[in-house]
Amino acid sequence: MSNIYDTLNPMQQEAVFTTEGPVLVLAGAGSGKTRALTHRIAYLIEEKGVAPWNILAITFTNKAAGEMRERVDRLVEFGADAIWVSTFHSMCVRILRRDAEYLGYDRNFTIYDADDQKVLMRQVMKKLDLDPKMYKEKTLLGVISTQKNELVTPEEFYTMASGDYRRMRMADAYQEYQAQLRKNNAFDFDDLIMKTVELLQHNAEVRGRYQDRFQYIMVDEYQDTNTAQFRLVSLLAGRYKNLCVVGDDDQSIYKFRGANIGNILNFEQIYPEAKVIKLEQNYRSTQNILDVANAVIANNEGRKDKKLWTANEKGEAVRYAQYDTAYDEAGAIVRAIRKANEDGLALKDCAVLYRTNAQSRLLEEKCIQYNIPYRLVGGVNFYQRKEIKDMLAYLKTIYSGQDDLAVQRIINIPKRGIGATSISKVAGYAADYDMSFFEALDCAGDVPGLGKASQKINSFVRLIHMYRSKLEFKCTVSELIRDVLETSGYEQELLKEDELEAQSRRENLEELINKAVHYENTAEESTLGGFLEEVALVADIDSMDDSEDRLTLMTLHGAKGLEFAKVYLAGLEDGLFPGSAAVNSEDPDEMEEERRLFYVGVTRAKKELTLTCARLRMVNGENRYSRRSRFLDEIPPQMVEDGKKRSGDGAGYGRSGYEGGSSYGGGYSGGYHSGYSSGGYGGGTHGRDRYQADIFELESRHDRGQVSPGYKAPQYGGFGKLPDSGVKLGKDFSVTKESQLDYQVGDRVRHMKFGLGTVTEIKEQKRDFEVAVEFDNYGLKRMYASFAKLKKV
DNA sequence: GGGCCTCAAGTTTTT
DNA sequence: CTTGAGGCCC
Repeated sequence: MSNIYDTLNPMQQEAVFTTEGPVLVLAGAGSGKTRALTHRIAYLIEEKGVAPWNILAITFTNKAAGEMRERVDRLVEFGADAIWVSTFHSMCVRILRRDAEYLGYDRNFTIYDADDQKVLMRQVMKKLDLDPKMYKEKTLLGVISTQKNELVTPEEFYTMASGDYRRMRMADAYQEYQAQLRKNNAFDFDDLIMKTVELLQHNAEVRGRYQDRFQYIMVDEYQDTNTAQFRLVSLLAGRYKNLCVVGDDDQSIYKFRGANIGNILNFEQIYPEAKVIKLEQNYRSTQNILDVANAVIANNEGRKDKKLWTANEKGEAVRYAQYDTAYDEAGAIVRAIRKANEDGLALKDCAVLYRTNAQSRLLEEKCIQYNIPYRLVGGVNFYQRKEIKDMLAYLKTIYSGQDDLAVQRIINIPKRGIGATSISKVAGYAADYDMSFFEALDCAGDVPGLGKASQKINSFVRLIHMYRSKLEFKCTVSELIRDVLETSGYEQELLKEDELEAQSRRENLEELINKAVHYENTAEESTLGGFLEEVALVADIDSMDDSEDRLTLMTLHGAKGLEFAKVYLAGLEDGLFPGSAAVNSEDPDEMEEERRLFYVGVTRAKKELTLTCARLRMVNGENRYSRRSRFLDEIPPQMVEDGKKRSGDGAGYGRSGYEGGSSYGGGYSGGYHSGYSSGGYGGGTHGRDRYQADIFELESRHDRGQVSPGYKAPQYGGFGKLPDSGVKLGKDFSVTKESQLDYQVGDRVRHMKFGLGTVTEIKEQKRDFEVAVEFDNYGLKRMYASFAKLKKV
């Protein structure tokens, strides 16, 4: 009876059997590294008698973690669920949930996502009086993130910035930002790692506990780790040193978000006793495809020497085609895929990969035109959608009310007549008395100057309390969501919006409920807190549904780790791929990273690979001519077949009249756009095509990433074409112009915010009085009487 | 408070 | 060309 390890090749076996001490597995694309990793875990448990709870396997995405757990489950007899298979972030959350008190944080902290960070940063900038023209919040957040990835504290950042005024101000922002996070009992994603490192570094007891627990540690995609993650892993492995890292330096493509390729390149320097194992046999692609990959990546200087080989057949030739316009390119690609599909290849086995998300547009248009169902990966994350964030803010508020940002987000959603002024009053009061925003709301009666708003605030607080008590009566998370939707007035408010928009939002909320139900069915103990946590760490891509047969469109970054029988790399033009930043950069590393990205793209293909580019492309609204990508020139000419010389494949189509006149015959100056909108492509189906294009146009704003052309056709009652009559259902907004003002020029008046002032001018306009007031402390202001609510003194 | 318009900006992205 | 954010207006 053979055992499960017999199916592995000798190098894979070595990776599996070398269990003690540091191990570096250099795993080329498609070399079966996940297989090696899962078998290694099985081997540790079954053959070496290691307790499952002494094993830790770390990945970057939930998807990878889930897949690995599933595969381990199948290999290991029992106890597999005691293995920690987790992402860096969820592992840190688990540690912090238990031990955050040592850092002075409460254990039920919340996690801030990119949106929360932005809101917080805006507050920080206001407080520090940072000119938004000089310092953009995006830049500041970027700088802070970089520091955290490098484990630089605000104090250290000050020291490093010494003298440089701009850097000092950034340090101010970093420090204040941290103070605010701390106050809100929140961590951002980078904090999760950095604070865990801090915890382990400063607390020997805690460190010892985890070091003892994790006797065998494995890290996947090691080339993507940043400095903080590297330190975290070193700390955890500090006692037993049984650390096995798996990665491919040639697939390091995340430098821009902090990944430090040095972690993998210098592993042997850091652990001199490390065993290095190379997995170079590729099981995925044909030899022809690998030849191209090897030829290009060989041009990189900073890499470990290795060369992929395969026992697979030579396969089809790799093809190349240059088109006149990006429009032609997209059309030819989609038609070729349609042809392949007609010949029996499933759409889900095809992918078009590109460098930037903007390139997806043209491809989408063509897919719609040719009725090819597609799946667009990338774009707006499900959990970043407004309605989802709103609902989650409700849940967070019901859960703990400690998260000021969440409470402030929903206090006036749906509209409750609690405006910015009231909010800032309450926030000021909360700051004065050192309480959370929600606590301050709870005693709104004591907050000075709230007036009528305090009534409204009270009913909001009561609403939240009501949900809380329902939760105690064993109402599930999904029931709670439904309840909030129906009783908070959120659903009704949705109905007032544009029909399509409302529908899309409701679908997304239904999807959230589905996720809640799924959570209830899978979690051991389902709690609101648990659900929020799961959701906070889940990215959209994890829920990518690959059951439907659709063509995949995505960026090269998104494609890492995936494989398709037939792959198109589109837009291979200098300035686009490699991007202009890399072309113009002094730093040669940038070009190397682009080249690695190219390598990643090429190695996604199993059977067929086509490389395409266009002479003319619309970029940022202007036509741009480009020469073909330098990476194409790095491929020996005999390795590719120029598609233009053949007829019958991708490039040939363009000439055979399929395009219907707009692209080839008529030159390109604007021809394709007008060609598209005037429906000039012959055939009897274009009416339908245009109809779908309209749906796409309208839906795409809210539904990027989930577009489903040709799949659900919503009742098309001519919506988008109706002139907006201005009759917004139920909405009656009119300025109530007072017939007369109780003050006149020269009078002293009081304003809610600006205090005392003197009226200098009153102008009567169509619907309102415009009043100018010279305030004692704020200078001259002009305002409308109906909003200013000025009181004569 | 909120709709509408102008203007600037515009790789890659997970958690 | 497209999108988002801020300014303006009623």
